[in-house]
Amino acid sequence: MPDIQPDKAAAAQQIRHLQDTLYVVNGKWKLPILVAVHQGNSRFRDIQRSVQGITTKVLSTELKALEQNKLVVRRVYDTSPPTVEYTTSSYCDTLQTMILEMIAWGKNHHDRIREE
Amino acid sequence: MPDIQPDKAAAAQQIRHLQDTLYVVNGKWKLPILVAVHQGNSRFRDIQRSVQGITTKVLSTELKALEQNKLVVRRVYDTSPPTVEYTTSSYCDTLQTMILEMIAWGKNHHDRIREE
DNA sequence: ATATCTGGCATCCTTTAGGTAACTGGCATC
DNA sequence: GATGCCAGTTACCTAAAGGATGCCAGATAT
Repeated sequence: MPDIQPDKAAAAQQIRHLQDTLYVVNGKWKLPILVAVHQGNSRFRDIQRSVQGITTKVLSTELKALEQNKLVVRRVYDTSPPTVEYTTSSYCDTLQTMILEMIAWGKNHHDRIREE
Repeated sequence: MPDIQPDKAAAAQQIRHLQDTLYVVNGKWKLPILVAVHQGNSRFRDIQRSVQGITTKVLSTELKALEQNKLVVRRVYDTSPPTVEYTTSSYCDTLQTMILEMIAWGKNHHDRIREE
């Protein structure tokens, strides 16, 4: 009779890993922003226009959080007025398949709801 | 000069699909609960024990939302006291690959953070 | 000259998510 | 006969997320 049940421990681990992911990409906006930037919208206002309904305040806050988590890179160019560019990091690419799955499921779900 | 730029429209669609998904599985708890139930925890208290830190109130609320979105099924058996069982629906299975990707990324991310 | 663009920041406010604690009512256990 | 288990509910409260509005300063476009 082992003290540790390996399957239970593994199950608990899975949930913890999932929660780690959710901790990084929580909220309504972070993933949509990531996608918008990845699509090539590098300027603050372009991102705002791509992510419908987001305010500058929220966008600003979220971009900072994403930068801290090394998912986006912010570059400021010494023009006048300064040009600011956001790009996704190479680390952000590791989220690709996950995000694509989320997009695919959303499409599927939307179609399913429409049928009812 | 076409009025509609198909790539732009497609890009906007992707973001909308992603937001549809987020709308269904928002918050800290829904996905962890789904995983716990999928792992075979069918009883209310078992689920609560599996999803560390969740309160009965939150679990109760989230289960109702998941039931409404047809991701979990709630069955009551006419015993005394009544037995209640939660299971994931077949529709919930369509989330599988997405969730597995999220778990995988969380594990990878966790390892990466630890290395720093 | 006036309007509009840029990348935000500051302030105020509302909404929602989530947490705390207490309680229920039958049944089984000590 | 007191305690504990089950599956929750209720009321109350806090913290965080998110939204509304106004503003800045330098530049470009009309």
